[in-house]
Amino acid sequence: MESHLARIKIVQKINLLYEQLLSKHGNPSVPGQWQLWCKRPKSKIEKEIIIIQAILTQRANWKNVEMATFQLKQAKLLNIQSIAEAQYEIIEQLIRPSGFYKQKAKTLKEIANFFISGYTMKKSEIFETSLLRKQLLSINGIGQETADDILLYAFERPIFVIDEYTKRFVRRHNLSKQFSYESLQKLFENSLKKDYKIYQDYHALIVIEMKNNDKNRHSNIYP
DNA sequence: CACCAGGAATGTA
DNA sequence: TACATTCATGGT
Repeated sequence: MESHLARIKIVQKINLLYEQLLSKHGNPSVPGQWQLWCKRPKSKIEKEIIIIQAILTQRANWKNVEMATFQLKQAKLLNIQSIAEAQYEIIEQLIRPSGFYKQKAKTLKEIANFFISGYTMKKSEIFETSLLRKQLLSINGIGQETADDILLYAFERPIFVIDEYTKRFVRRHNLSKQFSYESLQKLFENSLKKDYKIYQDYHALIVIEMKNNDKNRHSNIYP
């Protein structure tokens, strides 16, 4: 049981940390890894690429995700329609650099079929966020983080993404004692203005910051 | 050569 | 609920 005052202080801290990260690293929508994901507004094809990359990036180094993305693009399969039509084996070989290629190929096919069979990208736009999330989660190979990546970055819904970097960020700044996905998601969503633009940039900045922290960890006491 | 990277599903206790 | 294991590649 934490006091009301303690909660207010955490809220302020989370907002302050955002400002600090922003001034330290700048806006993530400029050149760099997050250029596409944080771009606003996005075209239809850009949203499709993000959906594809959200699958590819599962437990994978981003460099390898870029390699897989590049190969899909070369094969003209970097879009939902083409993936729905392509054979598993073709996709498997193209995305191989991102690892877990058999599982990811199946997931890509499933989500591609989901978005073209009755649920076009356009129709998805009017779906209730919680309903869309449930439908994404029902697809094999899509868990909470990937579903939320898609909701936040492709469909621009105000859903905060929780990943390993975010958990370490919370631990590092002592923002919570609970680390379940739901509790951390509530922590950020209840502390910030409900604005998908802030959620997008904040999550990107956390990843940038924590990666940066990894690089020069020599006098680091954090996990 | 060992270990890790922007997870998820499944099984166990 | 909380862990352990499996899936698999390319980097360091």
